[in-house]
Amino acid sequence: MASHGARGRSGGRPTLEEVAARAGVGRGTVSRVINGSPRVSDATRAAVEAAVAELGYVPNTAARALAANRTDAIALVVPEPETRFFAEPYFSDMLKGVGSELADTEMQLLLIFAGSDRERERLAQYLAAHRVDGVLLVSVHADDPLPDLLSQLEIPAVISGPRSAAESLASVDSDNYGGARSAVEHLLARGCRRIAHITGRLDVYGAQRRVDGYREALRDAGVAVDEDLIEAGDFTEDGGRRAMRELLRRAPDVDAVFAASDVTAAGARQVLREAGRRIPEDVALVGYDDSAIARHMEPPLTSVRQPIEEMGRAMIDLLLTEIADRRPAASRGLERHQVVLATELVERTSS
Amino acid sequence: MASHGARGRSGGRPTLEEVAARAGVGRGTVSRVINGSPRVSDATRAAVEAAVAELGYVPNTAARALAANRTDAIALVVPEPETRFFAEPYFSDMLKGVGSELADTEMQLLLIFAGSDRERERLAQYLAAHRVDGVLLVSVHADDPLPDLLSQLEIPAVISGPRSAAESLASVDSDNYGGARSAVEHLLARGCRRIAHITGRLDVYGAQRRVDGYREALRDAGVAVDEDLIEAGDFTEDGGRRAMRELLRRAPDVDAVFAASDVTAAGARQVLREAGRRIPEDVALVGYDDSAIARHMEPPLTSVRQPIEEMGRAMIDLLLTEIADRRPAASRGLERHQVVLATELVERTSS
DNA sequence: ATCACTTGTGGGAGCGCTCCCACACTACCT
DNA sequence: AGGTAGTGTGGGAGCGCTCCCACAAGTGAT
Repeated sequence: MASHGARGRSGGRPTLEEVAARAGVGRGTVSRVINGSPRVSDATRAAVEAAVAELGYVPNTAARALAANRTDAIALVVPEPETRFFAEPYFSDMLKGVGSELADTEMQLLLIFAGSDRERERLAQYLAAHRVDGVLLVSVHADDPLPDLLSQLEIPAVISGPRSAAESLASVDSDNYGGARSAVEHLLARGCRRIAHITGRLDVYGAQRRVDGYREALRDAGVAVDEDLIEAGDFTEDGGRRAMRELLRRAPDVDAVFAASDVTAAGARQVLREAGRRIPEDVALVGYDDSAIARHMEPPLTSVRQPIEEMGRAMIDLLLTEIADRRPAASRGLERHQVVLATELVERTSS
Repeated sequence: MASHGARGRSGGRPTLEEVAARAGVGRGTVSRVINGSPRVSDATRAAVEAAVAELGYVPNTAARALAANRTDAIALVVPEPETRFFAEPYFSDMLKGVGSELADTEMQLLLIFAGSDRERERLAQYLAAHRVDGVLLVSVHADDPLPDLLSQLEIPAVISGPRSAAESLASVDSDNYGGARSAVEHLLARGCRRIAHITGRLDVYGAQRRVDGYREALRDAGVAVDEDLIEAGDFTEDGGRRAMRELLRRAPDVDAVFAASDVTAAGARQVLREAGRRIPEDVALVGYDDSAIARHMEPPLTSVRQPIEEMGRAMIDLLLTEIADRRPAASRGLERHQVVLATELVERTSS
C-alpha cells in the first residue's frame, strides 16, 4: 500500500530508504556511505552520494540517536550564579573557542544552567538519562559534587580549572602559577619590593596556584615573603576594596599590588585613590584576566591574559577524544589529559 | 529469548514498557500520564506516577522526538563575528534571562554560531531538517536572509531587535526611542543645549530609533536640531573616537554628547580628554547599555540601561507560545507579538 | 431493553535510523 | 577440485516512544 508512503511524502524530507531506492542500493549501504564506512566500493559510494545530493538528504538526528544510542551533542554546564563565569571576557571568549572548534563537527552544543537546586536536580536527571555524549564543566568549586557524578556515570567530561593537583577528570587550565610569577617578576623588575597580593577565592585551585606563583617569584628573587602582604579576596570588586583597606592598615609601605582579578584590582584602585596613593608612582597595580575593565581603567591596568578562547578549543579537543574512546579518562590511568596553556602579561601604565 | 531483554537490562535505564508493567497498565496509559493527558483516571495516574518514581524513569528524548516529530529544543542563533552581541553585558544577561525562563520547561537550549559562511550553511541545513522547534534570533542586520528563511520554513522564531518598524517576525526590543529621549532630556535638564549624538550602526533599526528619540526630544524642548551635531558611529570604541574628533572639528561648542553605546562613549571620552575638555564640566557624556565599562569609567558614565535579562525571558515566552500554536506568528496577521520593554537612565557623574 | 454517547484503557503500527547476520562473489591457498 | 578467507551488499530486527483505532464499561435518553 501507498498509505505509509503518503505520510512520508507530504512535506516530509527524504529518508534513508528513499535515497537507497534512488541510488538502486540497499538501506545498509546508504548508511555505510553516510557514516563513512570503508567497506563500500567506489562506484557504489559515488552513486549514493549523487542520490543524497539530488534529494537533499539530511539524516534524521532523532532516529540516529535512538538506533545508535548516542546523541551527537555535548553540554556546556554553566554554574549560573557564579557571576565570575558570566563576567567578561571569560564566558564569551570561551564560547567563541568552543564554537569555532565545534564548527568542524556534527556535534551540537547544549547550554545547561546549573544554578538553583532545581536546575541541578534536572541536570542530574539529564545526565543520568545520557542525553549528551559529553560534558564541559567550567569554574567548579572544590566541593562541587558534579565532577564525581560525571565520572560515576562514566560520562566523558572535561573540566576547566582542575579542582586540585590530583584532578581525576581531564582538564584544561591556564598556567596560573606562571601567570602570577610573570606579574610579580614584572613588578620586581620595576623596582618594587613591598609587593602585596590580593588573592582570589582560595577554594578555587587556580587562586591557590596564583599565590604559589607569587610566593616563589619573590623567594627566587631573594625577597622575603611577608605574610602581612597577602590578603584573601574573592575575585570581586568589593573584596578588592576590603582587602586593600586591610593591606594599607597592616603594611602602609606597600609599593605594589598584584590582584587575582581585574575587578579586584578595580576595587583596590579605588581605595588607593581615596588614600591619596598615586598609581603607578606610589603603588604599582597589576590585575588578572585582561578584561575590558583593564583596558578602560584609569590608568589602564597591566594584567595577565589567559588564552581563554584557546582553552575552549582545547576542552573540545579533549572531550571529543574521550567521546571517541567512549570512556572517561579517569579509567585510563595517568595519560596526558591535563592541558595547561601559557598566559601573557599585558603591560599598561598602572605599573 | 532473553537476548533483547539482556540488552535492555544491563545498565540500561527503564523504558515506558517497564513502567507500564510495574504499574500494571498498558503503554498508552503511561504515555498519557507522562504527557499530562486529562484522559486518565486519578487512580491509574497515581499508580503510574508511583512506578515512575520507583524506577526513576526518564523518557528517552530521541525516541520521543522520532515518534512525535518534535525536538523539545530551541536554538539561540548567535551571529558570532558580531562582537557587539558578545560584548558585556548583552550576551550573558540575555542568556541569564533565557536560562531562567527555560528552567520551568522541558525545552533544552542549543547554541548555534552563524558566523562564517560555512556555519550559516550548516545552520540552514539544520533548520531545513527541523532539528529544533523554534529559534531565537539576536542582533540581526536589516539585510540578513535568516529571518525570511525562518518564516519560509514556518519555523517559530522570535527576533530581538526588529529589523524595521514592519518586522513580520515576533520580536522583543527595548524602547530605543524612549531610552534616547530620556538621555537627551536628562542632558537638557542639566542645561546643555549643544547636545551631539554619536549614532550606532544605522543599518540596525534600534540605532535609527535612538536617533529619532534624540531628534524629537530636542524638538519637543524647542531646541533646533543641528545636523552638524549628529555623527554616525558603529557601536565601537574606535568609531566613537573617530566620530568625536569629527564633532569637535565641526562643532567646537558642543557641550554634551549622547553616544549610542558605552564603548562608543569610552572612545569619545578619550578624544575629549586629549582635547582638554573636562567631563562633565565642559562636556557632559551619556552612554547606552550600562555595561561594566560605564561603572568603571573615569568619571563613571551615565548610561541608559536596557532590561536585557527580561528581554531574554520575554523572547522565550513569545517563542513557547508560538511553538504551542504550531505556526509562526507571521501567518497569524497582526496580533500583538511585538514586545517593547522600558529602559532606565542610570545617572552617574559624567553628566 | 435498545441505542448512542462518553470515558478510560490496551496495544498494533509505525517514526527513520543502525547493527549485524546472511549471502553472494572473488581471490588465493593446498 | 575443494577449501578458506576476505569483500561488498541486502535487509531483518529493533531502538523507545507516540498516535490512533478498537474496545470495555458506564451513563443517560428513548
